[in-house]
Amino acid sequence: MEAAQFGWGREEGGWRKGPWTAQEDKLLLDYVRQQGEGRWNSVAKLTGLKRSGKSCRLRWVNYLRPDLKRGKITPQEESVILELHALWGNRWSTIARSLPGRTDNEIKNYWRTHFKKGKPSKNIERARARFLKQRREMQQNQLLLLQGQQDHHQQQQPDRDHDDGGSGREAAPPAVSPATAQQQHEEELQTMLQQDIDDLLFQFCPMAASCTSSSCLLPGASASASASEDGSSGDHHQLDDGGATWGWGSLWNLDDVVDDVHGSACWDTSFPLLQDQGLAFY
DNA sequence: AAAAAATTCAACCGCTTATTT
DNA sequence: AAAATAAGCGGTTGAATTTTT
Repeated sequence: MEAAQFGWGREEGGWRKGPWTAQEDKLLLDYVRQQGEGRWNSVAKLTGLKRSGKSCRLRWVNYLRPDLKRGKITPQEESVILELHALWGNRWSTIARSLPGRTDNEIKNYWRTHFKKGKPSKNIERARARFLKQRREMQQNQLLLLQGQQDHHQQQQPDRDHDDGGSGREAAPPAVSPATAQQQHEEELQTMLQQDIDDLLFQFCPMAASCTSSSCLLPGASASASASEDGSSGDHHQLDDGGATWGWGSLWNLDDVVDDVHGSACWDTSFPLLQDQGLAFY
């Protein structure tokens, strides 16, 4: 296709623009092999390539780098993107650091095409379902763990209700049998866990939270997305408008975010997937 | 089968931050 | 310390491709 006729692949101020040709790629690759990454402005001088340093860097970072992972974003990667975007907003390069072989540009494009506000789609529903499934599994694991701990505790420390023998106080008759009580307790536990998880989900990723209203599904219904977009919005930590606005206020200073989250106990339970995958912040 | 609409993604731009002179 | 240069970042654009009508 002759891109030039559209002004694509044009020249401007001596620099070529538009899609790169195979020859240009080769020149740039040769340059990096010999000189290493960086000093992009000298590419033109040394190789004769008519591309600005900026363009060369971009081409290398987003396309030619050998460590780039080609192919589609996997469901696991997608979940990581969801979780990290919930945490960091549009800090694409930061998110990309947790996804080896993926570029910020790629992640940004992926987010925009799959999860951008105002674009409810099958994709978003699938991602949401996957996200929730993972949460359910986590919840069940926690429940099992808690049950195990509780059983252990009961074995070691028999029910005290039975040995307050004759204190004079009228012992209330058990309203339910022990088996039913246990069941009830489990249900309560489960409800509490579900609540916790929903709260966390909603707090960190309202889009993915198990809320069916459109305003919850799409946090950007108003200012939310843009609030996170420039990271300079007001100082609102709390979700006081039903989730339409969500942000970390001053925490949007990345260093603060990292320090804060690293130091916080809720990281473990909030983003298990990242931990499961051994993914680090940096 | 063809046209229209939707989606994808490479590359651009402007701005900010970091480094060098 | 200040200016210049380089690198990095996020938003946006638009050609190419895919899907839908």
